[in-house]
Amino acid sequence: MPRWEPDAQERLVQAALDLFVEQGYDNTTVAQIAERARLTKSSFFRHFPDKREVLFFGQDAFFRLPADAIIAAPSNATPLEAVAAALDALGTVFTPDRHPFASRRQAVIAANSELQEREALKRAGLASAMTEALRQRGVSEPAASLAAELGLLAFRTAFARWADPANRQEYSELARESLAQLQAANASLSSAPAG
Amino acid sequence: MPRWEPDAQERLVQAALDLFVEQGYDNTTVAQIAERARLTKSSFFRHFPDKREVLFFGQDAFFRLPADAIIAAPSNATPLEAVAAALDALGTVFTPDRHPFASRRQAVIAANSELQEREALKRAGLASAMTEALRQRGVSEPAASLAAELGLLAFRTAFARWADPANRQEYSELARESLAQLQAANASLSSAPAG
DNA sequence: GTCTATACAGTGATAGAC
DNA sequence: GTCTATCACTGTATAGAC
Repeated sequence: MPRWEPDAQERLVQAALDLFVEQGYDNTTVAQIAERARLTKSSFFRHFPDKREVLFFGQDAFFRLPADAIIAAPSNATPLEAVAAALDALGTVFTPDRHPFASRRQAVIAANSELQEREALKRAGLASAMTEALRQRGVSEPAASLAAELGLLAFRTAFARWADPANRQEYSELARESLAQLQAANASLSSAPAG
Repeated sequence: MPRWEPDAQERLVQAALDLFVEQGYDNTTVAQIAERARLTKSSFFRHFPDKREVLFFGQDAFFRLPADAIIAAPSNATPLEAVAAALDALGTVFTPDRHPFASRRQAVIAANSELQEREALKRAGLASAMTEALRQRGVSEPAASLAAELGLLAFRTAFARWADPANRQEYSELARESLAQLQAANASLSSAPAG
């Protein structure tokens, strides 16, 4: 018999999300989260550097997938094709079984600006990583940054649609759609407003 | 003779920036900032909602200029022409006399992730405002978001170059350059990597 | 209407014991 | 890995002074 219950991190994440949904992020203290996970405040901070980070558990890891996919793309792929591969790489993360968790999580983030700040920084990191990966393929600036930002915008759109509680479409499908729509829109940017 | 020294906010901003440069953001307490500005901690929080915000004083106000410029652009302007007007509108803010302040401020932000989070959120707000302004012109999604993100990327590039300590070029010139370079790069995104 | 004094809850750091 | 304990600091709230 183990000295402690296993999966302390997962318990903390679950307890935190439940409490944030029930009472709001601000009204929930770290002590409450720890208590519900049958731990103490100190243990919480051993697993997460701060209170916000409990909602971004594992994200740094899977936000490396897109950059890796860009580097792994065929050498004759265009920048946009590499970015398409990057978006596709996240399909392994946003699986249907993760949907309930993701949609509750997004609702909590949408209600709190501290959390939106953290999310904005994580996304900036994702864009940087994709830019750097494109640079490694020989794409020069500012094309690399532009392609990465375009990919990020497609990802944000696709993820927002996927995480919507009413959504039933798969992430990969939504990602392909978003990117295709952005490419089409890109052509119209130098035309008249109504066109 | 006034009962209190005038310009409490400006004194706090100056004191804060000086201390952040001298000792770092984390090592500086609100009490120290207030003391150097000949005020108290309470007064600091009367002027700024939190410690971070002292470095973003006035930004919400002048980040509304680009959106206003988009709305005010000639009705036959293309989305990209409206975005060009938006970038131009910030020329009234980034004047040469503000350069020393801006460059020290950027150095402080670059050294602290809390501050980068706040900056990322402010930029997201700028992008949202520009998107909304483009929508009002009749630009539909996702073209509006795309044009706004393109404008934001041009702005980030131009501002980073302008705020560089060694820079001597004017902001408006840098902004025009950045946007033109992005437009050129945009054409190459569907070509082979080396092209 | 701006400033000050004080008290307080909560975060996050740190050190030591099991 | 977890626990207790303590601590500096942020940020809020309140009440009063000029």
